[in-house]
Amino acid sequence: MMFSKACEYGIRAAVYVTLQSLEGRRVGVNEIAEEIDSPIAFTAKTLQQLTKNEIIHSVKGPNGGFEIAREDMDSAKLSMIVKAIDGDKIYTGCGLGLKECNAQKPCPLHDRFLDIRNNLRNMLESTSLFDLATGLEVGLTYLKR
Amino acid sequence: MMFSKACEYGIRAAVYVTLQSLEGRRVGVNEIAEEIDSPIAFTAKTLQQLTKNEIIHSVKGPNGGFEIAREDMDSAKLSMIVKAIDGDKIYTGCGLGLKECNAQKPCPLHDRFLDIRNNLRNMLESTSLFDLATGLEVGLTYLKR
DNA sequence: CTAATAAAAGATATTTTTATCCTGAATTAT
DNA sequence: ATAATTCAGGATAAAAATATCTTTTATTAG
Repeated sequence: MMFSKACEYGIRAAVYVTLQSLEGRRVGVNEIAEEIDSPIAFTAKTLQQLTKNEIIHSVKGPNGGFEIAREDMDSAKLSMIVKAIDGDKIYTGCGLGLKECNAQKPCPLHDRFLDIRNNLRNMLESTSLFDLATGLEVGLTYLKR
Repeated sequence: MMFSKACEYGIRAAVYVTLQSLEGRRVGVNEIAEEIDSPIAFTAKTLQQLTKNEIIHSVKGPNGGFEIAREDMDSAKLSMIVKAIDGDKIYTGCGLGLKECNAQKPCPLHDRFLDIRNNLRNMLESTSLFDLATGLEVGLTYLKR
């Protein structure tokens, strides 16, 4: 609706990793894909993106998997995940697809979009993985279906 | 960024048609595509969608083209164009891609998205083609580049 | 009525996104 | 050391979105 599939999977996967890290568990791609109801191999790719961008951490070998340190759960904002996977077009791009659209040379929707875009950016920049995981933890929110 | 390419072209095309209709001119696909800097044939398809949905009107034959009646310029809201081309997933779809995401069974972002989505919907439902064309008319906004 | 014009519609091609599969590299337990 | 496990990376496939080309239909001017 707003993010690519890859990004949707990325956010859901990261939130699940966070939830499990809170319990001290490291989780593998198979479990993640199962728990967020996503295609395994494709989800693995997006998890790679997240580790490359140092948003989550991965460990190879037996008992390996993905995890995130408690102190990183607060600093890891949604905006970082979105930027890592979808780039920053959601912030900088024109709503009507103009190459350059700015205050000097705005598209007809430019001003009306400013508001909405800022709203969105504020939300993404202020919401952390920890914030999202806690809702899940107490059974208020869901990552599947 | 938010809409499909088809929808971006659709909005820009509709605004240009409105602008020209205000001058009493009917316009053809070639001129439209030229003026909004979009691929001709693809733009023609989206214009078809708009006429099928009775948002703009088309006339075949010599001196034919696209137009919109003055009285329809106010009632034609952006939301109608978006719905005609991209469907209503932008209103109803879950930000994280869950099949069913609602107050009863929300995704972790559900509440935070409500605000943004309503903002967007309000904007789309309250902005008319006339509103957008007037900015263009006085040279405040642009449809190209 | 005929020829010319312009949108509608259908067929096809290209590009991007999404998805899968297979091999390689790192790590760990035995 | 060896085998098993798990992520990383590359190659490939399928689906969807974007784009183009051709034919058909409607309309109008002459």
